Amino acid sequence: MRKMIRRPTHPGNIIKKDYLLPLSITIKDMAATLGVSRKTLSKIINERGAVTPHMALRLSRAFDTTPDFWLNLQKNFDLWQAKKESQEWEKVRPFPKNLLHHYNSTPNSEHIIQD
Amino acid sequence: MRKMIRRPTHPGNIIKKDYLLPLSITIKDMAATLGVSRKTLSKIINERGAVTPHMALRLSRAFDTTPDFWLNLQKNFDLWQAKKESQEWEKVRPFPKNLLHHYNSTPNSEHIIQD
DNA sequence: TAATATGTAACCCAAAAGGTTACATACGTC
DNA sequence: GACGTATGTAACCTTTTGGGTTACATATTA
Repeated sequence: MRKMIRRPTHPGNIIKKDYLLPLSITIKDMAATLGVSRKTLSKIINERGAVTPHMALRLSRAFDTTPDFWLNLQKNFDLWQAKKESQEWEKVRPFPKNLLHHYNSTPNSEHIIQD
Repeated sequence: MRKMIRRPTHPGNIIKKDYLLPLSITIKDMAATLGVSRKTLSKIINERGAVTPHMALRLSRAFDTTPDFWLNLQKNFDLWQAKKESQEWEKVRPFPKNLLHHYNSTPNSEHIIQD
């Protein structure tokens, strides 16, 4: 598993950098387009709110992306946050590996964009 | 984007099928190992609760997996749920595609396991 | 039979999403 | 300078949800 050293990019950052600014539209107008309140979008853009599944569906539609794109960004951010918040989970005693069927890691534990 | 026709596998299902049963341990004992209450684990296994980032970290440690493995399962499930709950997001009017920088879809919008 | 495991409900607390309203600030244009 | 708009943010409300404890009825097992 790839370590997350740096703070993952917050979805709000992408919205701002890659959509809001290039499109030269206001938060107010984008919120209206997305069908959410100005507050909801503002919170996300200012990284004080999370992209929920419902929000991801709206973003995917507006910006012709996948909902997973947004949810993955949020997931990586949340995971990084959780690790930072508490290390209690490190006290969990692993089951003996020889008793476990072995799943390998899934891709995109980081922000991956295919081209 | 790959359509999710069928209900995605709930993480609780994996815990039960691939860990609880093969290891022949009780929910009570597994909860103790994970350092959470019996109720918390029971809810997840009975698909009435979600795997949170903190829980994913515990599971990853106990079962030698990645937290992302669990969070991806949960994400796919949540997204499927959100789509089922409401189709309001389909009313969002897409921005004209010629104005948009184009991100392509991220991998594992479904439950993917590398071997 | 006795002990344990389990699902579940009740109850408590805390967090968080999302909405509305309101306000001070900043940045325009006229 | 004056007015309108955009924005961050706070306050307030509702609903949902995670997680813990306690309790209880029903399996399940030793």
